Amino acid sequence: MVDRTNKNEVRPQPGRSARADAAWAPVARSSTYELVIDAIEDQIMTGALAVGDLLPPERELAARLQVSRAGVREAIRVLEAYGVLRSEVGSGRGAGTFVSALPSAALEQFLRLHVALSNFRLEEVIEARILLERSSASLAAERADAEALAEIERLLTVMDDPEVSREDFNDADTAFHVAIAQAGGNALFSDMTGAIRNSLRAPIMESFTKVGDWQALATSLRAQHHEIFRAIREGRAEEASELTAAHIRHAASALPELGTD
Amino acid sequence: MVDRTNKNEVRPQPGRSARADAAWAPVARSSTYELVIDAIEDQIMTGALAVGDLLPPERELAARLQVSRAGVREAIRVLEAYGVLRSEVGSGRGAGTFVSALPSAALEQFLRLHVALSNFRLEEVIEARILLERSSASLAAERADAEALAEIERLLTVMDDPEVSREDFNDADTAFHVAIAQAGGNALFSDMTGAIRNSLRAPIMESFTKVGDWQALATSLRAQHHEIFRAIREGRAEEASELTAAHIRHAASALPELGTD
DNA sequence: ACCGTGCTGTGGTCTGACCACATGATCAAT
DNA sequence: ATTGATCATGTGGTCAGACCACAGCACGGT
Repeated sequence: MVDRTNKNEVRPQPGRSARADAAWAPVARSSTYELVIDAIEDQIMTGALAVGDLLPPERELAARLQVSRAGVREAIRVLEAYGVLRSEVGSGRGAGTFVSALPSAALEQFLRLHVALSNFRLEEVIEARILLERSSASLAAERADAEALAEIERLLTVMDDPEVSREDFNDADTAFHVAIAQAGGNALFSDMTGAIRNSLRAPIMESFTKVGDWQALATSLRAQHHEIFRAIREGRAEEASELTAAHIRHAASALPELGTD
Repeated sequence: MVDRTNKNEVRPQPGRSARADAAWAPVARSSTYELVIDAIEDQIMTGALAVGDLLPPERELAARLQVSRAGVREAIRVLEAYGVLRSEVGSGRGAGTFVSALPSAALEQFLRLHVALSNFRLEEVIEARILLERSSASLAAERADAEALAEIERLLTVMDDPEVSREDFNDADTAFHVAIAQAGGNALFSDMTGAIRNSLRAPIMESFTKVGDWQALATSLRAQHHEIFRAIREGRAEEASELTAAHIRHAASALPELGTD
């Protein structure tokens, strides 16, 4: 794994001339909680811990690793944030800290924060979305089975309801695109797709409320969705890809002030 | 077949009234550290906190939010894991907890863990890499400036050294692809590219050591790199894209047992 | 003007305690 | 024997308070 060599007294001697060798080696990271993370990560890397497995109780882990329970808890919190662990209180069966698999929630939070901090520009995120969904649509056209198609079609009918609220429409829209990505069979793509959509949910909804002719926009989006679905169902991969890209660009340009306030 | 039950997937049923989906929100988040995260996140969302800004001391934050210092620390740890905060000890200038911008390290750790847990298959990650780098190469061909081209070329010369170690070669290789992504101008792409490469660094290096005819492999990789560079420098976007895709597929297929042990 | 030395404020760590909760065993009543 | 209520237990969740290590800075002596 990361070298992350142990804490022990590597500190540079002041009189010593700085040798040019490992000049930019990230030196040793040493904090307690990182050691605990490494310990847990090692168990995961070696396969000793897999999804669903139960970790020892916090108190026992602390005792075994010779650190305080606070340190253990900070490490667990970090891995929880990555969607790798999950903690439940109580006793018996469902209680304890488990290895889990919720990458999309972690990705979503991550993206939301960094977009808010302007570490990623909105256009970059949308560009990534187009890339991902083009590919997903193409894959879905090649691989989608009947069940996946049925789910996608179900979401179409939700959006087709003339009475549907803008919020419900948006949520079904997100689910529609995620379902296509899932039908494509690449979990990383579908998780990223969902994370991108959800991380932008707030600004999108805000922008939705400002759309003047909502019915006209919804109508065009519906038509595009149906076209995409048809292309996927009929296995026209290249066309599904193109339609998706055009659809996302259309939607993005139709939404005023998306993050430009 | 990972379970991946998305607890957020409580979609509103069709026919359900719009108001009823207010229950859609996963209730209140109650744990203290999540409240602290929300508090900090709010400051970020409203723009009150931007990259570089200093947070109040942990003790003060704890007092203001009426929670224990441990709760504050757990929240900081989580945001640190996302690459959003950074803590420094000491006093005066450089000390304290700052808003930071280190998304790539967070992405890397995230991917490494989830690949190890088989939440993402290796082929999926490589598929994503091809997607990203195709696009990056294409963008770089259109946008790269002289400085970026010089950096890319410098990395080529590092790899061209016949005496270069496999490890140095691999690191320069990673830097080469990241530099192309940066030249393309999309920070999300370049961060993802670096994260994918680095998260796979250990298995790649292990696989490298097993390559029989290393010189032959290195020679072919060098030739492909030079071709890609030439296409980028001469602005042939489509060709750069194709060459990159072929290059990654070639490299992946040449490495034995990549993660299949 | 210089330098060292201690003061101060920061995050880092640990201890020990108590709370809230879900389970499962125990035990009483039927 | 079945059922139901009760309590003991073990888990994570939270807190308070203490001490440490570290880096800057003000103060003082030279």
